[in-house]
Amino acid sequence: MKKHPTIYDIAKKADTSTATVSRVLSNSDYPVRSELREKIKKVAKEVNYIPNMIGRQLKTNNSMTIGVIIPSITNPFYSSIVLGIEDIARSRGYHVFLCNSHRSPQLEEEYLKTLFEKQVKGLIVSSISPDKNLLGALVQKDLNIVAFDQTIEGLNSSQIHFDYRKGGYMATEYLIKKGHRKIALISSPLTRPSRISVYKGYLNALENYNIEIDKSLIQIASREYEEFERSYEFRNGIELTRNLLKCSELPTAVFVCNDMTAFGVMNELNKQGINVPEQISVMGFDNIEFSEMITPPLTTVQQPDYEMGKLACNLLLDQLDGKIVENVDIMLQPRIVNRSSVLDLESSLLKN
Amino acid sequence: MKKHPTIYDIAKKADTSTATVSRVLSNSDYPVRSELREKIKKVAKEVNYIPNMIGRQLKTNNSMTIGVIIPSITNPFYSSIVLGIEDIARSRGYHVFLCNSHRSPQLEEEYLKTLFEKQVKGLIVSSISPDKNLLGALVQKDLNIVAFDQTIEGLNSSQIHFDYRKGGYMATEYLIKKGHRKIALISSPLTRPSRISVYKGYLNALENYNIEIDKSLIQIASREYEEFERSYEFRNGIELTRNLLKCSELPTAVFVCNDMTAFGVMNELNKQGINVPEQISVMGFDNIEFSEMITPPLTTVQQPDYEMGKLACNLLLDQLDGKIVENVDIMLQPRIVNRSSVLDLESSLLKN
DNA sequence: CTGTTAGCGCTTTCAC
DNA sequence: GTGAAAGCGCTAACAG
Repeated sequence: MKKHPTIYDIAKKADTSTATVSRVLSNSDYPVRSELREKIKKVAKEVNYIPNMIGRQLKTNNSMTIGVIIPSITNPFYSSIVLGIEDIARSRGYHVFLCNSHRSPQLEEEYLKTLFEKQVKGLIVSSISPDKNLLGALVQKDLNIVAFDQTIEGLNSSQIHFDYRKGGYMATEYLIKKGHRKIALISSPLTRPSRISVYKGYLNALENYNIEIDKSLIQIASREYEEFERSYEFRNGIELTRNLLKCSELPTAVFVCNDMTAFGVMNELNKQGINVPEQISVMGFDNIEFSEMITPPLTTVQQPDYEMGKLACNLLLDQLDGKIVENVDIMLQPRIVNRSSVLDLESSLLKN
Repeated sequence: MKKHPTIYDIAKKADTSTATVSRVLSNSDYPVRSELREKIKKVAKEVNYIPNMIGRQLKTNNSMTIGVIIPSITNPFYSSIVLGIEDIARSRGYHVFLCNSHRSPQLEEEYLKTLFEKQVKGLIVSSISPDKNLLGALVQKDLNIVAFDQTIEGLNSSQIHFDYRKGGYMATEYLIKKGHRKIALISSPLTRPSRISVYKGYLNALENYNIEIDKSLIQIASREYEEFERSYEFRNGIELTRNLLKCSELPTAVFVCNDMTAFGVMNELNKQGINVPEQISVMGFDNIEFSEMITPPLTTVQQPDYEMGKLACNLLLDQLDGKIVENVDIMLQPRIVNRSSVLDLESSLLKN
């Protein structure tokens, strides 16, 4: 395994100094006689020179790499976000370290530490850790952070919020306007701000339209994710639907806290011979890519995942590049995606 | 923005040399008096020392990071693989650069170059580029490569193969054994070895069971992915199904080259009022996570994505760590996942 | 056991 | 315009 040529080798061959070689090969705008410039380029090509960025990095203290920490890339919501992040990073000359925390605070902490050791200057994080101390300490050091999904109060960082409450409200209101009054809620445990907000939105809408809240229609999972657990949400949807169907009075619609769980709901309804949307309507939340692929296509609330990733990354890199100095907080807005899993009770009554 | 403490600072404070500090802080097994060792550790903690891996890297020429190049993380098949890769990498002290090539040879090439510049010593690649020169050149240099999914003939690297032909054969045979004779094929264009193999498996099975090949039942997309295109496969499934249904004689079963496309097929069948599996059975390929979530759950051929990622990464790191010297080729085996999208014609005939 | 020292490959003063 | 030289933070001979 031969050593790779360095600027020193090139300097020797081109009869010049490493300084000059560096100047032309690193695209510096420093003046170099064009003749010499060409000669250096020629030699570099001849020896098949590939710059060693580690050298530059050590000198300039600028790694041109960022880190992304998410629960699991296997979740399509996060994979879209990561795609958005990576597309922007690449186009701006950065690389990204992908880190799956598996919802483990220990893993998250380990990543935080090792990424920092590797001189990552920026981080985009959906944090799961309840302990913000480490994150805070790193921010003090030299690290720019953009938080999304699970935003972090009191952290000195930019944040991309999503109006979960409004999303929950809009979804519920949508069902109400379609003539539904008995609207169930199926949700993952209320252990995170985002979920609590969606829940609040649901309650707010019911109140606002003077619909009495029926607790038997509210099914909230008691068991949280196990770390490393897969397809938890789908199974959650199945389980909670079973519970819901035990109620004496069935709802005409159910609002589900996310699309994956909604898949479980629809799956179980189907298994029990209940037609969606004819007998029970289903409303999702997230609008992951698969929502339009299932039967019937899922009516849901759009969370702009890919765009969110792009936004987060542009924000971070603007900070790293010094284009932005202050932190910014952005609140993204929900939007209803109208498909076929919700029945319009009003118009269907007219028909019958 | 204060400069971070270095081993030099620690050496000064602990009244010793950088060499000794390095020895204890980098967990070298070099003997250091335990008293001094403790003192150094204490000082390090006091000043909140975080090692700068770039320094180490430049010296040791070992970056402890690998690169992964895939078409798009948004495809659940790849996201499972990446999860497997990353889980292993982390557990063995490595980080991973995630690169989405969007099926663009230019992007792939750009990544190859920049990853190498960043001193990545290992790469796991699902290559799209028809030009293996660059990849080959890098292998000559100092780079270990593990190829999967799209394996690369004549490249000096380890490869993880999957027996696509056998998978195609097994799927078709499965349908035949369930009593199907008119078995359609819906496939993405035959522009890659993997797809051609699946196609061959289909043909082989039909031949083997003396079933005449009916060209009108074979629907192969003519249009290839556009770079950056999303949900191409789903739409492909819809389109090809429409074509298929124009045939005079309908098949009793259709074998689809991958699950995503199968979702499109089922979607369109449903739209046209054709029941799956009662009227037409559907057989997928890949077994992505969502296959079990749709209605009816998809019978399909399992490609062990997550395990494949783990395997690929362990292989690569074994090479990097010098545990393996020669290249290895591994052939993974398909397995049928029995769910509900295929009708057993034999037993259903008995019933009627 | 411990410290001195020479770099790893690169950029960047500073002097010419 | 160009080059000599220092040094980014770390490790690893080597000498003691």
